[in-house]
Amino acid sequence: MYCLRRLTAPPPLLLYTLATCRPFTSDPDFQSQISSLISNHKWSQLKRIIESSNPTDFLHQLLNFSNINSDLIVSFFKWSQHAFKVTHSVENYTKLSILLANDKKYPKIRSLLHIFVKEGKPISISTFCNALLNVSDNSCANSVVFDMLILACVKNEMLDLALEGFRRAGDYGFKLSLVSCNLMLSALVKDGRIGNVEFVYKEMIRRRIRFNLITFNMVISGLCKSGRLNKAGDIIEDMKVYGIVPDVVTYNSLIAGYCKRGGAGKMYKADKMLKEMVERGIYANVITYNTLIDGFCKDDNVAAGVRLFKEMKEQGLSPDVITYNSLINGLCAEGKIEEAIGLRDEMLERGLKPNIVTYNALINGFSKKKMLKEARELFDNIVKEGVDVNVLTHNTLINAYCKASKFEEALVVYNSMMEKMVSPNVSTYNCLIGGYYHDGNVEAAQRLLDEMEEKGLKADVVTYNIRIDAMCKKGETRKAIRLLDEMLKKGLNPSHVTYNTLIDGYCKQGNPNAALTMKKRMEKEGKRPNVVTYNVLIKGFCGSNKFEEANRFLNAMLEKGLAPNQVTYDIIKEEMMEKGFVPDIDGHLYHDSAKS
DNA sequence: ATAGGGTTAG
Repeated sequence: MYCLRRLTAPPPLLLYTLATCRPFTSDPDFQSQISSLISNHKWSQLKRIIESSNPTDFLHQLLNFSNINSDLIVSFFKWSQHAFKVTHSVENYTKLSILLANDKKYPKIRSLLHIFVKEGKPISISTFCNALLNVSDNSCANSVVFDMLILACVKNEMLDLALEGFRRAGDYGFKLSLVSCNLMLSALVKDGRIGNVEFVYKEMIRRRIRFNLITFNMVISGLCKSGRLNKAGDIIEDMKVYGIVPDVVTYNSLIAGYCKRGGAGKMYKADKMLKEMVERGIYANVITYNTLIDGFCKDDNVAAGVRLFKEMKEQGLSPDVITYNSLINGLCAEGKIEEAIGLRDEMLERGLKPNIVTYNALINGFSKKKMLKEARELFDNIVKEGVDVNVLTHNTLINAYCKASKFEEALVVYNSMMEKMVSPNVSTYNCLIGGYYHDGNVEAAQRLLDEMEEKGLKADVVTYNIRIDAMCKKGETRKAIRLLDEMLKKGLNPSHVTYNTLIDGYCKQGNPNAALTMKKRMEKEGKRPNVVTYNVLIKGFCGSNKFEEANRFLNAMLEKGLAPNQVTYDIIKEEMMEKGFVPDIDGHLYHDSAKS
């Protein structure tokens, strides 16, 4: 075959091979010449030799050399890719991989397959496996190579491919390694693909693939992140069956799960987890405490957060920046800016450097207390200190100025972003647009909307919520509805706020029945009414003097297990009790006819 | 290879 080709188109190779009439690739002299060209990086000479043929064929020949160092083939491989922009065939990839596997050069296989997955043609698992089985019957080496292919898929975020490989490994007699499975689980968890996480986990158990504590922790963390705390509990039971003992990480995931989940008593359960782990002799660490402290602070219970903060210090644990940031955030949300500043000073004393998150929280804290001067001072100071202020920092300050209708100042901050090469995002515009609407400056708001679109920034749900709110406030509910339809058409998912704003709009217009229709639409589109929805409806019906109906909403809300909040109580106090409604012990109202 | 922190709309 080689002789034939030489007859039709004599390549420069002739120089090397004319003397002997054997096919050139099996000529040891030729092979050693090529080897030395590669090892001495004589690429230009090599290029001349290859140009008449093609690099993939040449690689194929190299792979058949009787006596060549696999490292040299890898060098050639990489160079040829670069020099010819060539995509090598699956066969060549598998052949080279097996060659490397036999030499136990595992990192090289890893990088080779990484390139294969990342830069090659779209691959299919079956093509790869068949090629692999064609070039080698060493089932051990095959399995290793296949495992590395799956790993490469995971690392290149080709999770569907990795999953297909996972599913079909058995068909080809391959076994995946524990590390690959764990890494796949990790990637699936990170992507929030919890269904796949559960599938892989079940299959690992069924197929008796090896698993370890990390496997379980990963699955538990995934389940907790998606709010499936009960299922996470089932996994803990599985662990017992397999004699694997939970550790801090397991418990930290569970605690984080409870903290993030809504509903009453969630922090009680999170705290119970802490007690349970201590009872089992597992020591809580900084992350455990940070998670709980943050959870309590977000649950409007900074006091509990501070208690845990003291407790962790007593345990000899050193709070870190995250601990302080959580507390500072919590305090700022409560308006306790002085205490927040006190904590900032404490961190400095302890040699902890506040970071951008700390500063954003403090600037936000000042803003909430309308201490704009202090907010600005802090901002200017950290800029002077060289802290990398980010979009969020700017947005926080811009928002503060907008809420105070100080648009000139807001624009100064906005313009200073450009100088610092910080790009405004949708939120930046949302703050400004919301501010202008609030101020009644519809033209300025519209101008910014246009500017935003010009910059290629797409309006998000919040942008629409702001616009819908503005329309409702102007009494133009019809336009507001048109915006709702527009966002649905754009594929944006209206939020609770969207519907609540519209319901509020109808109520304020004195049209509570339209509000009720909107509530139904909200439910039809898959959003469950929340406390705000009910607050708005209760207030709306009260406003139309329909107190019995308002009371029915209150009862409906309680029946659904939604806890009333301060706003609810204020409405009851200010609107309903005057009309003769009296609360009973469960919070239900009944009509006291004696009073009315 | 697994666990924790920030804004804007109600």
